[in-house]
Amino acid sequence: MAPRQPLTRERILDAALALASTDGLDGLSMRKLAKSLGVEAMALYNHVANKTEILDGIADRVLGGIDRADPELPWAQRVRATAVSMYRALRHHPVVPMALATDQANPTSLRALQPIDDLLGAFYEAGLDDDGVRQALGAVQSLVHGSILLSTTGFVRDTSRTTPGEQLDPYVHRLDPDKLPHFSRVQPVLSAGDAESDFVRGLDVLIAGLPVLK
Amino acid sequence: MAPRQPLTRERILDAALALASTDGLDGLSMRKLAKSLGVEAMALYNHVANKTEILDGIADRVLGGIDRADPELPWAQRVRATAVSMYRALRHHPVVPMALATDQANPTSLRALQPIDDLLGAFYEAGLDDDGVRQALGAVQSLVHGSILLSTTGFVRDTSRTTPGEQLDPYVHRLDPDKLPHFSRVQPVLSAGDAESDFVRGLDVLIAGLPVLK
DNA sequence: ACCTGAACACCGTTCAAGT
DNA sequence: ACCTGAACACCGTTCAAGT
Repeated sequence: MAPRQPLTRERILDAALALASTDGLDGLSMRKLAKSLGVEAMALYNHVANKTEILDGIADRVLGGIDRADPELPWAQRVRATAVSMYRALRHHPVVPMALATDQANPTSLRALQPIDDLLGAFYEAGLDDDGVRQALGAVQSLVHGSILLSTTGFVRDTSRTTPGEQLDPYVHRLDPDKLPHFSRVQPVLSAGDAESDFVRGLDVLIAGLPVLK
Repeated sequence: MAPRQPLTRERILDAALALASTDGLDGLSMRKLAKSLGVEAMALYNHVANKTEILDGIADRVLGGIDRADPELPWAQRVRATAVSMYRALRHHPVVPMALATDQANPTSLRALQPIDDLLGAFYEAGLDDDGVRQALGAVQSLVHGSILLSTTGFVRDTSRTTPGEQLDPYVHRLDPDKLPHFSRVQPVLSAGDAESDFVRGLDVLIAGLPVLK
């Protein structure tokens, strides 16, 4: 809140990530962002061209913060480690996959594309051709982003997001067991699992089958 | 544009889907929606409580329009057919996965949950326990939604969305082949594939491995 | 060089008023 | 019962004005 330090692009991105983590993508407005920095909204435009540049900036930063896997690992373990690192980084800042999914961000920096390049290298090493590599990348990326994006929509609730006392899956309370018998059956354990380990289970299934794309 | 017919909830949802498909999720505003119906924005509130109800309504409708698989099929083919139908329905109305991913919609109707129930039934039939079923659902749903959401973000461009003359992957033009060697290599074929068949390839890999979750 | 105030063209939504 | 106009509290962004 304090306007102590001089305004910089980096401080703006810091504040944007902080604001988004508390108020969500919708709550990330230029006006509220400026207020959190102790400044008027228009001051931001001296450091960024527009809101898109802010969203690109936080996406670049979060994607750039993904841990790189040990290049000595065999390709399957490298895919696994990279995908898990992607999952964790994006999980911590779901505003980034949300902005990507809604075309509000489009990061292009080298560091943002680095994890993708690492995945691609592992797929080539697995012996896939260009088409197989493209398919493998799409599948792994879809699983990573999809797991994070859907974990916020109720079907699989993430306990790390659940405030104490909040009831899980409020809208699936009264299912008609005749109409949705399997949903009714699985409902008690829908919220029971750990989102990350569920993701990893699916990821391992996918990785094990990737050589089929050869 | 014509105010001929009486305003109804169904006509509002029709117009909302049409507006979203031309103007995107961002372009779907109460004011523009009303204008497309030849009415003032405030008239909408006689038929829906708020914008969220409209987003839930179109999500319900699109999810409810997913073709159900032949229940006589073996479980793997049933999963495949259901997931492909989900993909196609959502692909035609990407505003729905976008609204779901950003927590702007939360459909709860029986018809919206029916495809999920069908998937769950197939997973149980495959011999998975409750945890395995939850993991399988998360993986398949993530792959479906992720494939659609990421296909709009540039890494895999969907040719059905590309207007003639538009250049593909504009931001990946000048990659440094030293820094991103594999990205540079795959780039020429990144846009070459068909998004749906790429999705199905990944889906088949995943389905083939699902029994491992037992 | 950096920040602000006022303004413009938008939002979702409420409410009193019209028919 | 259904629709409208005006209003409120917001948006992103531009631009002239301040320091």
